[in-house]
Amino acid sequence: MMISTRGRYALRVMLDLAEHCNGNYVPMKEVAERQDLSLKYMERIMPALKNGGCVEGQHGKNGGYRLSRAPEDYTVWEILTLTEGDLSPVTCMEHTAAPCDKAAECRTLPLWQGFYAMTEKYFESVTLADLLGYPAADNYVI
Amino acid sequence: MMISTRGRYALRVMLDLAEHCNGNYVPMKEVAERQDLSLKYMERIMPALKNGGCVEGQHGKNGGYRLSRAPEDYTVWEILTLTEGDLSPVTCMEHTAAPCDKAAECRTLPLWQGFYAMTEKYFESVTLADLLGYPAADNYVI
DNA sequence: GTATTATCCTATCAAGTCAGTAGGAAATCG
DNA sequence: CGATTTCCTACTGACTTGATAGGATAATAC
Repeated sequence: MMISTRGRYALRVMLDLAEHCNGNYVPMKEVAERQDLSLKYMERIMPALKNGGCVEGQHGKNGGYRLSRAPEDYTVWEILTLTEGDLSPVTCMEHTAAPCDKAAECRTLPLWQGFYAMTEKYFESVTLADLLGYPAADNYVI
Repeated sequence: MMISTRGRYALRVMLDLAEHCNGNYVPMKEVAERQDLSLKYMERIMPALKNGGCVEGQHGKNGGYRLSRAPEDYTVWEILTLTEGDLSPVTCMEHTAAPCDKAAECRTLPLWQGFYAMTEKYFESVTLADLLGYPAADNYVI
């Protein structure tokens, strides 16, 4: 497993916000209820999306979150990397990993690098708007 | 992270066996030393490759493991799925997962299914022989 | 200005996974 | 037999996951 609930829930919240964007802020309480997610858990995930510039948060009454752009201007890649942190297929390629001194002669590293590049390309090619267009969404299946 | 050390080490052992196949069995002690891997840990991984038909094991003196086919007849996909068990990007798609009753209307499921299909295609397209051919191995980078 | 509503922040926790160790049983060869 | 090597089960410490708890902070309604 590569994508944890953090990334998957974030995607669902973004989809929910996209569907219920009447210009106003949408409180997470509503989203959590509609999506059947833990409010407390979502509250811990949202700051990543906010700091990443995906949503705007507003305190207090009539507050909540709203998208800062149009749905077609978000890629799945952006949302997943913000919430998951790293989509590397192997630990030795993670951002926090110490540089491997065998990298130059590693026979498998290009395999993982190629996979990572393909992953990025795939998730970059799908936008929030594409996901909203489901079930007519076969366009993003290779 | 998606591919743990199990899958990565298995790949390295398979490469080592391919390079040192003189027809005889190669003891894991030698492989572990060459590859700088824990012998005990490798002993726990090898049965999966043996039961999957990737290698033949032989007890006792002059025993060890050897490939049962030519390197070009192994795909990376085969080796990884045998040792990792499941390469699903999300838990809800794992073999052991309970069927999701929201699958029919899930907006993100096709996204994960497409990713899984792409993953399979990618790793199916690379053989052990391809990896041995490194560094002239740019052919499997998309 | 006070009550209400939300986001935001930190700490904690149970369950599970990962990477590896330990100790030995079983098989095979010389 | 004795050395070697696979094979099997149990265990362990560190880390990650998926939350929950309790409250601080900010904004609005009245």
